[in-house]
Amino acid sequence: MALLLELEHSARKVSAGEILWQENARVDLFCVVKEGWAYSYRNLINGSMQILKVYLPGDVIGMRDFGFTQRLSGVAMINDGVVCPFTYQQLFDLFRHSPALTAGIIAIAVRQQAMLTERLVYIGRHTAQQRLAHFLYEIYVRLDRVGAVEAGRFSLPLSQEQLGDVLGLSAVHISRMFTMLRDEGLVLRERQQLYFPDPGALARMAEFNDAYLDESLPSVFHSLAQAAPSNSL
Amino acid sequence: MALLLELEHSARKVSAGEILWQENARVDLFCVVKEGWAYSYRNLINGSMQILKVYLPGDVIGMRDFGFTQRLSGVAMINDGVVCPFTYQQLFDLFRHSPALTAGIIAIAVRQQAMLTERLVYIGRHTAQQRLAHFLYEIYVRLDRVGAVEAGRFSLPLSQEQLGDVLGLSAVHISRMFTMLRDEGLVLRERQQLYFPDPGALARMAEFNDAYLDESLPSVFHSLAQAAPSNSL
DNA sequence: CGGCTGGTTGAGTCGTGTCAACTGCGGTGG
DNA sequence: CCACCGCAGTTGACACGACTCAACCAGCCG
Repeated sequence: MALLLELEHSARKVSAGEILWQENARVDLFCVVKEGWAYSYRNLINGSMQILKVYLPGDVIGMRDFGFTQRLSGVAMINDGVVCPFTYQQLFDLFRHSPALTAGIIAIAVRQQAMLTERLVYIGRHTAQQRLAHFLYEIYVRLDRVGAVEAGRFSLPLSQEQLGDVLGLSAVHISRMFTMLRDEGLVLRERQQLYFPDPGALARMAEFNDAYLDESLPSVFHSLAQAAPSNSL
Repeated sequence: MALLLELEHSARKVSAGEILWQENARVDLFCVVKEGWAYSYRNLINGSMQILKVYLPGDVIGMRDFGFTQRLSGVAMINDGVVCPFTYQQLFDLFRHSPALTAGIIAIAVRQQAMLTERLVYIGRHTAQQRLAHFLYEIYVRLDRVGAVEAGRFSLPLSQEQLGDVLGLSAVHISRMFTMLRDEGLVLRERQQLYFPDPGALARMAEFNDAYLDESLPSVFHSLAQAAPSNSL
């Protein structure tokens, strides 16, 4: 609880396009996104970029660099927002005081990585249309969880260039895939607002399996939480 | 120490092709690979497979499923070997007794994920030749660490079909890329033995950056290890 | 009003996949 | 010991998906 309160204190406003940290920077802190979207990225020698992960409100940024001395990827804001940084030391304190929360933190980090792993699968083995559909559907599910989907509509502040960098495709091809998805009646779009007329059909087309987004914890975690006197997640 | 000794007790022989667990199986244990190679994989609807990670002796298998109730990927042995399973409960005991080892375990899991993330980058943005070169070079570095490279030569027990499943390419194209690499004098191969005449050139061609394989821990970890009376990693 | 950024569309190229035939090797059984 | 089978790898022909380049369009902001 103390940690959560501390977090609120350190809240910081950030603006669209702002770089939270660069590749190769020293690793000293992590962030919780409170408002706005962010993404982590890698710049390549040939000038192209690979976006690794898109962070929505509630996500923790930087866990991927835990235990490294250098950042393996940069992080930038997509739109204006608020982040709450916290330090290594705070995390270590947590480890010392609550095995239950430790397990919870790890579970969160693992879940984030599961999304990356899933993308590896569909980037490696699916068509461009499926990749885009899969990514859109994932965002839809994640937004729905934090209550950011209203009547099936949600907003996607990513440019098609950025979508291409997420999915390993060219911006031009993203545009083409959007028109295909529209022609097939799977994805409607006006400005940054998206709407899926038939979410089920979209999920099937993308071969979407939501197991990797499952948020329930195995029963062992609950007994652990009871063993130590602290809040479960 | 007690945990490490327990591990030795549970050592189990496994044979080539043996499935350690299937996708969707219940998550109950993890494994340390003592001998042999293993890989984790996902089977797709269209019949193809994506290999997620190749495990070498010393690697921990299954951390990616930590906190999930179902396995997100299956794991199979590539050749004969020995694995040492351990349970959730043993891991929790560790969390309770040593914050330092907890941080170390997380660091190990994060490093494994870093390899997956790196592959996402080069599968998304590199050519087939670079992908193969990058993967081979990574294996080379990892094998070198555990002393499995002799005079620059090492063995690669993966079939070209499996290499294709790792890199999101067809087996036929893997074969072509091998001949290209040979013609360019970058990779020599006879049976399962590989040799790089000019490792530096290969690394440059693959745009290989070894930051993600860095094994050193930031200084904060060492002070943590001293704070609690237990072995550092 | 003009420039800039993001998106759309078309034409042509190139990388990778697919299918198929063929080779070489290792293991197995007669 | 040899004949056979089967699997892994190689090579070629062809198809197709995605990229590049370029022109064009639509908002948005100065």
